[in-house]
Amino acid sequence: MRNPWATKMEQFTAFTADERTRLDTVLASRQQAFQAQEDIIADGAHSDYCHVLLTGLACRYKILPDGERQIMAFLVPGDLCDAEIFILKKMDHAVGTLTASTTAMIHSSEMKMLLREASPISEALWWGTMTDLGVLRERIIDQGRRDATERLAHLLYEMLVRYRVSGATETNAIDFPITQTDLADATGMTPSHVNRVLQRFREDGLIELRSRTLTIANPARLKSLAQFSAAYLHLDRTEAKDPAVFARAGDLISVP
Amino acid sequence: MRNPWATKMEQFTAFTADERTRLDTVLASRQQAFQAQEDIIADGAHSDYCHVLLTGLACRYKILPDGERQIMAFLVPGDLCDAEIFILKKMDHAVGTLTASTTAMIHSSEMKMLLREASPISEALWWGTMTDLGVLRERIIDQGRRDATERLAHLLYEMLVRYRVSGATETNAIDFPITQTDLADATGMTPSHVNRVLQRFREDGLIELRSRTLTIANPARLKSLAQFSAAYLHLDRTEAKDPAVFARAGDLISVP
DNA sequence: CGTAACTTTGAGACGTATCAATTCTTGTGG
DNA sequence: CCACAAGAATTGATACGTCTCAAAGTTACG
Repeated sequence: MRNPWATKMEQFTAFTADERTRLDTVLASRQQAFQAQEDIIADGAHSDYCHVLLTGLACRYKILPDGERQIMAFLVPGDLCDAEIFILKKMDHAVGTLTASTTAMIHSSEMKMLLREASPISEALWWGTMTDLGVLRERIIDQGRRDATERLAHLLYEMLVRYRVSGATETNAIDFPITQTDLADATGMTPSHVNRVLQRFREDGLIELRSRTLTIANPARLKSLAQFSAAYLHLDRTEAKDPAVFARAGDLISVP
Repeated sequence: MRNPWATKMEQFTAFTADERTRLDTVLASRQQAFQAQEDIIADGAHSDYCHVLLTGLACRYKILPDGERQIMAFLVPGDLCDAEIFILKKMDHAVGTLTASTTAMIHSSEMKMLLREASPISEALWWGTMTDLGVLRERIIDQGRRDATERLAHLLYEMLVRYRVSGATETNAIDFPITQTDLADATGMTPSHVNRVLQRFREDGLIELRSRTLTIANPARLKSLAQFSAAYLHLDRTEAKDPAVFARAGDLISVP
C-alpha cells in the first residue's frame, strides 16, 4: 500500500523498516471513502478517530454566521485532518473534501500511544503539528501584508511544493480541481478578482490552467512574485539534501 | 511563586498537588528578563530552551523582505513562546517583547519528558498547542472575511478574554501597552485607519482607551460586532462551569 | 522640560468588492 | 453520442473601504 503519511513524515526523519511497517499497519486497519463536497468531520463534531487523507483533496473551512465560507487550509494526501480530536472535545471548524477522497482512521488511543513513545514517529507527529502552525502563520502573513496577486501566487506555489513533496508529481504540473470560488474562499478575495488575477498570470506566462491541470510555466518568477521562502515548511531532510528526498522538491525550495 | 503557565493549563484540566509542584519546579529552575522591544528568540535562531512568558507582553512577528512587520499573535503570561524549538531546527518567525518581560526557560530534554508522560501535564501541553492552532485559524478568518471594524473588535475582545482567563484582571479593564502601530501590524491595517476605527468605537461607547488602559465599556455589543464565539479557545473547564475557573471569564464566553 | 514616540487629522488615489449578465465546460440521461 | 443542465469561468461598470502621504497635535519619559 502507498503510505503518503509516512512519505510526508520522512521529509523530517528517516524511519526503520519496523517503523514503516507500524505506520502501514495503523493506516490499513480502518479506512473510509468520501464523495466530493462531503464533510470528513463537521464543525462542532467529536469523533474517536483521527483521519489521515490518503487520496483526493480536502480543506479546512468554517462557515461564518453570514453564510460566507473561509477556507483555512488545503489538505493533500498524507495530511492529518483532525489531529486535535484526540484531545479536544469538539472541532472548532470543519474538514471537507473537494474531490472524491479516502481516509485512514486512527483511534484516539492508538494516536496517544504513538505520541508517547520516544520514537522517530512521535517526533515526526510533533513536526507535522509544528509545521501546520507554520503554514497557518504564513497564511496570516499572506492576508495581512500581501496583495491579491502575491497571495494567489503564494498559494499556487505552495501547492506545487506540497504536491512535489508528497510525491504526487515530479514535474511542474499538478492536478488542480480547486475552483476559482474555492481559491476566493481561501484567499479572502472575490471569485471575479481571482479570475482577473489568474488571467494576468496566464498573460504573463507564469502559469497554464485548464481542465483541472495547473502548470507552473515559470516557477522562478512565480516564486519571487510570491516572496516565497520554504523555511516555514521545515523540510529538514530536503534542506539537508538527503538524496532520495531532495530529488523531489529541491529545485523549488532552494534558498536564493 | 505565581505560575501563569499552570493557571492557563488548568483551563483545560485539573492538576494534583504533585503536578503543580512539578510545574512550579520546572519554571523556577532558570529564568530570564527582557526589556521592551527585545527579541526573546530571533527569526531563524535555534535554542536548547523553550520560553514560557511569566510577566509582560510579547508577540510573534515576522519582518518581510520589504521591511513591513506582521504580528501573528500576542502572547500573555502563561503562553509558550517557542514550543517548536524542541523539535525544529530553527524558528520560522521571531518572538519579541512589547513591554519589559520575564520568561522561564525549559530545556528541550525536560520538555520532551513532559510530553511523553501519560499525564494531565502532557495532555495540557497538547491542548495548548491545539488551541494555538485554533487561534491562528481564527485570525485567518478575521483577515479573510471580516472588515477592519470587525477585525479590531475581535482582537480587543479576545485580549480581554485571555486576560481574564489568565487571571490578570477581574474587571472589563486591562493594561493595554499595545500601540496603534502594533494593532495595525497585527490586523493588516494602516495605523491611521486603526486610529479612525478606535475613535468610532469610543464614540459608540464600546470602549475607553487612554494611558495604556483599555476598558471594554460594552462587552456584549463589542462581542456581537466581532462575531466572537469562544469555541476556538477550547476553554473546556470554563464551559463546564468549573466554579473556580468559570468565575473568571464565564460572563464573557457564554454561548448566546 | 525637551524630545522622541505615539496619536490624530485631511484629501486624494487605488485595489478590490459588488452585482449582473454572458460564455464556456463538464457531466449526465435520453 | 448528442443535447441539455448545472456548474464554472469570464466580462463590465460602478461603488466603497482602506491606503498613502503629509503634517499637526499630544503624551510619556529621561
